[in-house]
Amino acid sequence: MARSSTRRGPAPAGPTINDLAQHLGVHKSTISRAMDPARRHLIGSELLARVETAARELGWRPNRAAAALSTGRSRTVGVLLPDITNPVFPPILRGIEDGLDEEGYFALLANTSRPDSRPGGQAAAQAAVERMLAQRVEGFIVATALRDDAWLESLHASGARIVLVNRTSDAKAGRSALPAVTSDDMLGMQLAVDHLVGLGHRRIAHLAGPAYFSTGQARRVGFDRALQTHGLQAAGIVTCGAYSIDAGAEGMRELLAMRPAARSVARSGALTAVVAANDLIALGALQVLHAEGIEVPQQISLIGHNDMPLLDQLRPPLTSVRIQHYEMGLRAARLLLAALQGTPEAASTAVLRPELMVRGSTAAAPGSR
Amino acid sequence: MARSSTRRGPAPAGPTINDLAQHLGVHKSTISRAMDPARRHLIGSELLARVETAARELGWRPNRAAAALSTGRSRTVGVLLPDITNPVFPPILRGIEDGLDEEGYFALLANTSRPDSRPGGQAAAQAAVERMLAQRVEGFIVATALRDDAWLESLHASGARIVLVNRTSDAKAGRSALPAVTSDDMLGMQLAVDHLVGLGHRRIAHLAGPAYFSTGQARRVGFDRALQTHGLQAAGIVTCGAYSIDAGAEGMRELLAMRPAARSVARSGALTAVVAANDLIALGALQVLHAEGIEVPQQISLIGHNDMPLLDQLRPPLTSVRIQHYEMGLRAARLLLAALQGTPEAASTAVLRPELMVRGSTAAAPGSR
DNA sequence: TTGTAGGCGTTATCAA
DNA sequence: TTGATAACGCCTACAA
Repeated sequence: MARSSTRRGPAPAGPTINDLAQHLGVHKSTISRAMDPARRHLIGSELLARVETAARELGWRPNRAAAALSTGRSRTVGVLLPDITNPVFPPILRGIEDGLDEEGYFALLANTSRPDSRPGGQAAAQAAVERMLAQRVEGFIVATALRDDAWLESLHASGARIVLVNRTSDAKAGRSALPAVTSDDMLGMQLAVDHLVGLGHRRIAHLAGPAYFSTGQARRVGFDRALQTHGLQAAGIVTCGAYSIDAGAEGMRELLAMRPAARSVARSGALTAVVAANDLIALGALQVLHAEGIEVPQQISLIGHNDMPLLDQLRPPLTSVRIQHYEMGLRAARLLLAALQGTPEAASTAVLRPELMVRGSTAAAPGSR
Repeated sequence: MARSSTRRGPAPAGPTINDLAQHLGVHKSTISRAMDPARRHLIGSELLARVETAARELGWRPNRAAAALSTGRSRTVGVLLPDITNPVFPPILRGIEDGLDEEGYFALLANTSRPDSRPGGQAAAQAAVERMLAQRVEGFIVATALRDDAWLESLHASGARIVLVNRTSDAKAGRSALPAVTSDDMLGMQLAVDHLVGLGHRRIAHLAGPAYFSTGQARRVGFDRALQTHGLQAAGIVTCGAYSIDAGAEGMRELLAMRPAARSVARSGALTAVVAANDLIALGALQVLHAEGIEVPQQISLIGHNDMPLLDQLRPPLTSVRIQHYEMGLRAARLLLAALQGTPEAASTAVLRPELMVRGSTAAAPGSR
């Protein structure tokens, strides 16, 4: 008799707070209080115990959907990724979820890059955000930001809570950039260049990532600055069209065309090292170098960025700048949750330290000792 | 004046259905109907147009949390993965989300394997399911099933809709197994063995996965049966303790100890090929073979399973059984959604065909031509 | 320390 | 074709 007779949903929903209240002969608001850690102390300890055992016995589970309607808080945030299939994102996502989990939040996920990459790529993201908003997510964690992302700005302007991960947007005139958790890309490039220079390299080129990503831009600038600290100049910079093996291969071909490689140690002016903006680009470069019969690291040293899985299984194992992906996701989640709790202006930005994983793809420059 | 004065939630929620109704001078039920494709036809076409433009102008978004409370349907399903960081799962998850997206559903995700793998591994899964149930998910897609999973059975028995992916549970006495979408592991092993036998191999060993996973079991059985079709017997089977590089390395060492490898083509009885239950195990085996100075594929051919990313970048590139991970996820999502729509007993199980990706880690058996 | 009343935004049922 | 009314299950004032 506990259940109202007019249930509609198809789901076999369990007992409600009313059932519990009746069962115990108390009012439902008492139950509600008993379940709220913040107000539990108002309840008589004996009653509290009864409520808890009864809840367990009846198998009552507070209905969050109902609570969400009442409080306006869904305990849910939206997460925008380009594509979880890209090895960079799983650890980020894992970090995000672990962070959200700490406060009992869930993520609603959307992969915004369609496999067929049909025109209007942002359209998928917008549709996803629309649906997430309908589900009343409390905020967004965004890994798809462009440096100049008008749509994201307007989403933010409309009052949405947003934290960016991995990629940032540029600060605009009179307005600071969105809160973000990123890796120190400048430092990453400095580590890479320091390592190469230490090995005697002086003619170092860069395969850059797309300039509309903050990572592409920052790593490129970081590369230049790092060279300057050693009094060197770039031996060539090619901007790849994407963070992909194919784009990396194409970039490497271009680089070789403008700057013949160090086939002989005697050949002055030839390239002896390449720093790629990302591991996939590095892999593409590696393929081309193989195909050209140029040996890595004997003739050319190669460094990637991200330290994605299995890099250490390659031959040669790829030296790469390791980024704290998991940590980035974790911090982003905590940052967003803090903002949602109303924590005023808790540091709205975090920059994590990368680390160079030295492996077999880098060695002393040919001709140096 | 449209907004009620006693808003509570912190989220800047937009206008409600009431605001829209007032604005248009109609009753909210009319709005509700107008937004429901199934009952839209009841609305005058002129009014319908007015509703749509007004909704757009006011920026009204139906509140799904409220709808969920009213209908009992959250348009949300729970997804249980061991760890999104394991390269097998991203494409599965992507498939799941694309499938859910087709019907406007979202996934709530949980990674159930704690990184510190503290005791009570299932505990994380149970806690996650508990929270998902509180969020009123309509069903579950589970990639963490054990062959004998009492907890999962009881979850199912309690009325939860469940579809398994990748891993299945065993059918029990008098009860059929849970709905599932898997790969044809038997066939996968047949493809692998056929390939090796065709290359002249006759002494083939298996590095099996854990027996409590359906994949470990099925691949092992499939390996044996495939050998039988060629009148052969296993040249050795070692069960690895996990699907990991380390476990694979250990398994390979064990295998070599009991069955010295084909260091010389003359040595009769020596191993000439190994089929691993999974790519990570194969990678572990590869490391040990390298360390032992045994050449792949010249002395021993090696086959993995799953065809995870970057396998083709290794030296040698690893031959592997490719599984339709994305498709598995997609089908699992559709299966679950169909069940939720009440489609009676739409085929509750799907088995997808794997494909052998032949690469450089397999070659003619030493001594054969 | 506990109860009462009203509302959160939507959908469903019944009337009109 | 549209309107009125009553849930859905929980939370929050306020009263007792």
